[in-house]
Amino acid sequence: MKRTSLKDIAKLLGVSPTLVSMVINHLGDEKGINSETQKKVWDLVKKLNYKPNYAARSLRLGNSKIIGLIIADISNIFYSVIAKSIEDNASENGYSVIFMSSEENPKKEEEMIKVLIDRGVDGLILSTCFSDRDQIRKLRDSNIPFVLIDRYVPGVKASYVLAENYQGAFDMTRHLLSLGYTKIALLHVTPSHLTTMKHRILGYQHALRKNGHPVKNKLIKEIPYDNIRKNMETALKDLILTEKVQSIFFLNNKLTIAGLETLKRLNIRVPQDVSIVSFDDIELFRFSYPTITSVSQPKEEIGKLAFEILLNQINDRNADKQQVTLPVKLNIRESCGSSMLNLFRVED
Amino acid sequence: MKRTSLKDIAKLLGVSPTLVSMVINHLGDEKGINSETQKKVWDLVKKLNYKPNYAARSLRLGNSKIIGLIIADISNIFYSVIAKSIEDNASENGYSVIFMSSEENPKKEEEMIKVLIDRGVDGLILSTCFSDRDQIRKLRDSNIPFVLIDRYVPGVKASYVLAENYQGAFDMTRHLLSLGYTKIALLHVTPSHLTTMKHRILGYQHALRKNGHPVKNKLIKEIPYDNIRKNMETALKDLILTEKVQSIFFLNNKLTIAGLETLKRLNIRVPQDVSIVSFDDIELFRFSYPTITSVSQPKEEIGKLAFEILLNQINDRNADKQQVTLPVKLNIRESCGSSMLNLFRVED
DNA sequence: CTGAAAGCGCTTACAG
DNA sequence: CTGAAAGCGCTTACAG
Repeated sequence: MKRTSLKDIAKLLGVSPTLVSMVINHLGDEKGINSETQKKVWDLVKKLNYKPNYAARSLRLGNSKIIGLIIADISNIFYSVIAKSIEDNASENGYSVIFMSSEENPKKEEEMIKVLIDRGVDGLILSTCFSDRDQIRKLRDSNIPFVLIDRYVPGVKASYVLAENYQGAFDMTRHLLSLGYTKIALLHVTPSHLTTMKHRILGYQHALRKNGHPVKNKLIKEIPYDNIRKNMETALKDLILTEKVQSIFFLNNKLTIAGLETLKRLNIRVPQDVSIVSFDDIELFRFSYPTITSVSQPKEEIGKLAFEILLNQINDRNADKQQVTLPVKLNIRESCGSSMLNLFRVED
Repeated sequence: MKRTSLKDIAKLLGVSPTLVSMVINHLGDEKGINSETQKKVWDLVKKLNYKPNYAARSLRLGNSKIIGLIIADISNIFYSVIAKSIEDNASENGYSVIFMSSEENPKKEEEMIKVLIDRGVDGLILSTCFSDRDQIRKLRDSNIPFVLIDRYVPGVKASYVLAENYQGAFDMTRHLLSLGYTKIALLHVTPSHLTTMKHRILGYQHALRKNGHPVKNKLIKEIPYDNIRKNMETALKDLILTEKVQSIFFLNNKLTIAGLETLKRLNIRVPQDVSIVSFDDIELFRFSYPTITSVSQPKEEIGKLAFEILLNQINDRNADKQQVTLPVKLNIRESCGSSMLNLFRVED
């Protein structure tokens, strides 16, 4: 059974496809089409449940009402919450979302951008892992509207929505210092050029220096994204057994989870033997033992704003690039050892 | 700058668009096209970075190489892991995935199906919340290939990929009985027609009966999906304080998390005051205090198989409907009180 | 071995 | 107030 087309409607009504098209696109009044005729068209459209063919419209108009979303991994709650928020907002505005997971692999990301552009998406939201300015410039020069989320590429003018990575890490480090810890280690993840990581590391370093503590590079460890588990044990043993650190600051939720797991396996108690804190708050941290002090990011807001900015750019190709940095929040829990009295309390 | 088209290539080479099209679609040899000519085409295609216009091809061919994915909520790890798996497999086969979150709302789901079909997706994977057979029949009659995941609609012949819900709940209940608990409550979520819930409830009931224990309806509570938190406290107070149950079986991960939160707030200790277990294992359950005994489902496998079956149906409209039920696994942890010695152990 | 022509289902500039 | 015609970029049946 063939889908009904514009032509079918026109033929049945004895009018031209032109007229039907105009009515359906709500140009009836503007084009001065008889309101009775308009009504007839609408009635038949409803009756036959006519829906315009997107492919045809897309071919003709040169847009697709689809946007592409490239993130590192949709199964990471950080991204899936953002994805949900983007999709909700996109839906409300008549857009659909194609998503892809780049696994922090620039080659993959490049390929995905190609596929999405070939598909004719109207815009792109991406949590890019590009380090090379040329890669993002190529994207910019392709003339497709796009908005970066979570990270950006320094030196390339582009719209983005980020969290206050520097401030969050600064505040968290200061909090640890205020608890009396001075030997504070930092674990971050590759690719090491990610601005999220860079800014969080800076926040940590500045908080130490501003409070009169030296930054020791030995206490800053880098863990490869695709091999977190294997490298965690070596890193933690070195930091805790050799360097005798008092605190460890994990720079994202994956690291923290792997860290928790490893610490348990090594029978190292948190916070008695070592206190830990995390960047990026997830539900698990409110239920784990101990609960994890962390910096939470406004994920829904990131998604919502990213879509709004993108939409704006789709509708106005000359719109100014917008850069937004959203505030983060410190959640003090048990893992930093601030107050053992709270051991069984849960915040609402 | 206009994208290069087939015609551009043809003109530059002094051949017809027909020829270029055939070469590009790898029909060169079949159509007996001079291999030198073929090479010339490919060279220019590479040089100009020509990519066929999806919209045009889609309009002409009547397919889109896009599939739709409708789940309850992409930000629930259960679905996001499945989504990741589907997208990975789809990508490998040249398909892209549009996702939408129905929030267990049949109206929304119906609307989303419409939008996706209007968009011309080639197939659909859905975790349907339809109770009405007519709704799913309408989908079937629309003639678009689709595969159900997680749940199905009884009485409608359709392809699906499920987990062994009955068996998982049966085994888990038997495990609780084997630990000496006999007053075992069950918490499930609306919509109550979901086959997942129904089968898990059945598994629980049969396990009780087979072991000589009565099924008490007072111990089976239903919590509305969109208002889990508010209803949890009433339900738990009733079960624990009034009914004095020894165990609670939560039928999905959302319920378990809300349950854990509420129990903490009420200062009810797990497993000392009440033991709990969950259907659907998530990472949080390995880190929570206590760790949560649960039934885990093969999420990646569900996604992978669902896509394979869908692809098969897209390629052969008359392919037989396939129904797959995948085995689940019991993860015994601390929350059921089986062995307090394991309190700080983590499985690998 | 290769090409001219039709057509997928729309929208829009133009004409009346 | 309404319609005929062109064209978006492909593919395919047909012709030679």
